[in-house]
Formats: sequence, structure tokens, C-alpha cells
Amino acid sequence: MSETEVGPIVKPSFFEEATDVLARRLLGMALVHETTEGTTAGLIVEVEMYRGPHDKGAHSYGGRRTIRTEVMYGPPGHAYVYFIYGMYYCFNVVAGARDQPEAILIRALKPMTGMDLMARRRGLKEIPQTARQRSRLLSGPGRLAQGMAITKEQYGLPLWKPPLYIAEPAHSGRVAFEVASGPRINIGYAEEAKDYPWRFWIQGDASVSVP
DNA sequence: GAGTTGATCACT
DNA sequence: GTGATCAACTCT
Repeated sequence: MSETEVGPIVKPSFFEEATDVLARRLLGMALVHETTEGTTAGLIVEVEMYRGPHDKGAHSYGGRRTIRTEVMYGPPGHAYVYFIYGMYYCFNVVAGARDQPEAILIRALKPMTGMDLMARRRGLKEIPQTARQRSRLLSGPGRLAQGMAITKEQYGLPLWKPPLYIAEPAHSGRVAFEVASGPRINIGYAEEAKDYPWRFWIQGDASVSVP
């Protein structure tokens, strides 16, 4: 990937923040995946945080510790990937210190690099032509994982070095934005936690999955 | 509103 | 070990 498209990769210390701070800080950053097929990248425009043993929406609620959730109990900055609804993967950034099982679900990216490869992975016949089509390419956690080729193969990878990493946006991609917040999506089972405003997105961005 | 499969849990 | 349940989603 050329240096003009994405800035420096973050350091491990980038992830050592309170989870709500990190969630907001991830907005506007680039997610990059280098594979043998090629490199794809997108700007993070929508996230949700899941906060440990007391969050009824979280996989780690009640301190549940299984093979699937194990990485959440480790240090922050690693990939938590899980399989859902029999056909999709969801990608999360592990947050919180060791033994503090928190994570941030990346819900939508604005496509930047490797549009043709992303489109092919998504099963599209052609590269999207209109701005609207392009904005929907990685708009939703399942779509994002598919387009970026993130599966359980990437479970546990550190996100401060290739092949899968968070980077500063290219200089040209740095623009001011406002952060909006609201309830998380599809966690109706979470009782009082379903109303917590723990979804954050870039106000007005066309790639946000639920504007 | 259906699809599709693996993780999880309540039981033997 | 076995079987039932259902999911942090997507497309029609």
C-alpha cells in the first residue's frame, strides 16, 4: 500500500485507554488487512463498546469465560472475532486491562483501499460505481468482516502490526467530524443494558450502518 | 421473515 | 457425551 493512503500504525499503548475513550478514539482511524490476495483498508465510522462482567449485552457478562471469549480477558489491542447467525463473522478490538473482559465491535468502515477485492469478497458482480454503492460496501459488522477477509483465522492477532492493524489515516483523510451516540443494535435480550448509549458513530457519514 | 452453523448450556 | 437453543447479521 502506498504511504499516501494511510499514516503510521498505532503503538500498543494506543489501546491502553478506558474503553469509552478508546471507542471514540477508534473513529476516524484506518483498519488495514494485508493478505496474499492484496491489501484492503477502510476508515472506522461506527463502533459499539461491550463492557465486561456487568454489561448484560456482552459475551463476557457475568464473567463468562470460554474458548470464544478468552482473548477478551487478555491485554487490549488484540482481535476478538466471533461467528454469528451461521454465516457471518464480527470483528472486535479487545479493550480494558488484563482480566477486564471488554471489547469494541467495529460496525462499519468507509472503504479506502482495495475496492475491487472487497467487492469480489462480498460477492458483487462488479465494482460499485456510485458513491452510494461504495458507501454500503463495508456498512455493517458482517459486511465489514467479509469485505476485509476477517475470520476466526484472525482471532487473537495483535492490531499494532501487519497483517491486520489500526493506523492513522492519511493526511488527506484527516478531517474534523462530530461523534454521535445512541443505543447498541440487536441486543434486545440485554434488559436495562440495551438502552445504554454505547454505540458511537461519525455524524452524517454515509457508511454508518444505522444512521 | 428466513437462512445456517457453531458456541454454549442444561441435562444424562 | 448428547441434544436443544439461539445468536453483537444480512438480504429479500
